[in-house]
Amino acid sequence: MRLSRYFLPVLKETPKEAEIVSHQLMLRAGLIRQESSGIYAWLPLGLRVLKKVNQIIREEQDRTGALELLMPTIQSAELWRESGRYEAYGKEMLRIADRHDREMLFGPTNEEMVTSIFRTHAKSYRDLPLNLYHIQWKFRDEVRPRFGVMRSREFLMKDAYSFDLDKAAARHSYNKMFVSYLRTFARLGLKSIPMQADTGPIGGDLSHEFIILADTGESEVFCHKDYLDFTPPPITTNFDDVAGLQATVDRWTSLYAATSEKHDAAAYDAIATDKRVSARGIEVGHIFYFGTKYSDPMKAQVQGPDGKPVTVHMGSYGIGPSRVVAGIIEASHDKDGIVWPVTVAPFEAAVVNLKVGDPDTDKVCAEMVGKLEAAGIDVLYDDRDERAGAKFATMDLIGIPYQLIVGPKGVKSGEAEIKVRRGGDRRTRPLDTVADEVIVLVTQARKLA
RNA sequence: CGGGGUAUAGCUCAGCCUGGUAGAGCGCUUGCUUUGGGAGCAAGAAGUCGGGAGUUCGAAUCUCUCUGCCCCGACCA
Repeated sequence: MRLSRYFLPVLKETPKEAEIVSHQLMLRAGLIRQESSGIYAWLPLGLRVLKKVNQIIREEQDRTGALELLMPTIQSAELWRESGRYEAYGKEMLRIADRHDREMLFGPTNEEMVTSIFRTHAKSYRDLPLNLYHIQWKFRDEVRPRFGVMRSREFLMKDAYSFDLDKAAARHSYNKMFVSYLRTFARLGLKSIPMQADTGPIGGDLSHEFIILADTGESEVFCHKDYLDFTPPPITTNFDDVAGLQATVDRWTSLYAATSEKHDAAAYDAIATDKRVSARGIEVGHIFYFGTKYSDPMKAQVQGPDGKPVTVHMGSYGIGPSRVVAGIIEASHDKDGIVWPVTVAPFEAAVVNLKVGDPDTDKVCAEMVGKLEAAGIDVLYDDRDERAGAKFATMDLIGIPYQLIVGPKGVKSGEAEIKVRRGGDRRTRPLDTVADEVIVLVTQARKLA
């Protein structure tokens, strides 16, 4: 992608409405634009990041056997009356009427709809277990949206819903998502810690919030320090291994970790002083087992092996990709801008032409871009007629992980420079191998996830 | 929903108190000079001063009202 032809409205100054660093940087780097309180447009660069986050989530969901579908944003009030939540949800639900004055709503979540889909089409215990998920825009009319896309009214959510014959099977479905989330957040470059959490109005008795530590987080959290050094489950994880998954979940819940709502001061005080972490955190995922809370009133049943109807056990599992983007920035930035993990970077590498119009430099840059693109790398080519300083500043602000800097002096001496965004390391390399080295760096960084 | 603030060019803001017909920096356009960490000089484009009503010879400025946005609190899978 040539930057001179791209739409990248970066800002030198920080817009005054932005309080936290992720919001400031998302505006400055041209990722988003506010359209209304708690409602944002995703600009081209921001959308690239959002799509990469979605893709990682999707791959890890699919790995567990979950199936993607897509439910609508607009739902009928009828469905919500069945579960009793139409009244219970309160003013946070955006209620609308269509031309026939039928009561509709912009979905804040999809338990009712997915349950309705399930009960219509799944009739036998042989259809279980089943996990259906989608990545769709939600709307919750928050009293006070803030912090950009961190707490917005319209936001993207991956929500998965599991259906099982009994509690034991549901527990395994829960564990699949638990382990999947650990892998997902690790691939997104985040250190997530599963914490005991309130189940809230959604109900149920088994629930974990996945928290990343950040000073600007909205939740107060307490946990054992060792969690920060835990290794995420490997790609070879067998999601059908019931005992194996349970062992992983047990390990990740063996030490103390809780949000303030579930905080047990006595248990926390039992931790060695130097192992206590009392911090603020951002909730990036939340998983629930809630049994028959919806399947019961909505009569989601299948026929069991004995021919008798069984009400299915359900769980729901959410990740907010739009919030995750902000969370990644909170966890990974410096004074110059965003430091994207390669896995979610809008472009994995950039070629920076320091003298656009100089035939030799232009030619070398074109070769570099061609080599990187041929290797399947997302490349941003800065071919703008700007000064070097402005180009460096832009690349750092938008956080491109690997920057291949080509200037006329280097071209003459047969060299170019590689700059690594994280840490700022720079190295000069011969022109004939420099692109290959960037390819290796990007490829390795992808694998680390 | 309570409390507080704010609204002037794309962005950050000054001007308002004490009414006299619109400003700066950055960004944008053009030209020249520059060219390895957000360059310099010159010329230029750009604003219904959030909307409405009122006071006044005259309103960005004073009054009333509505709206948007932000902050604190309560709220929040």
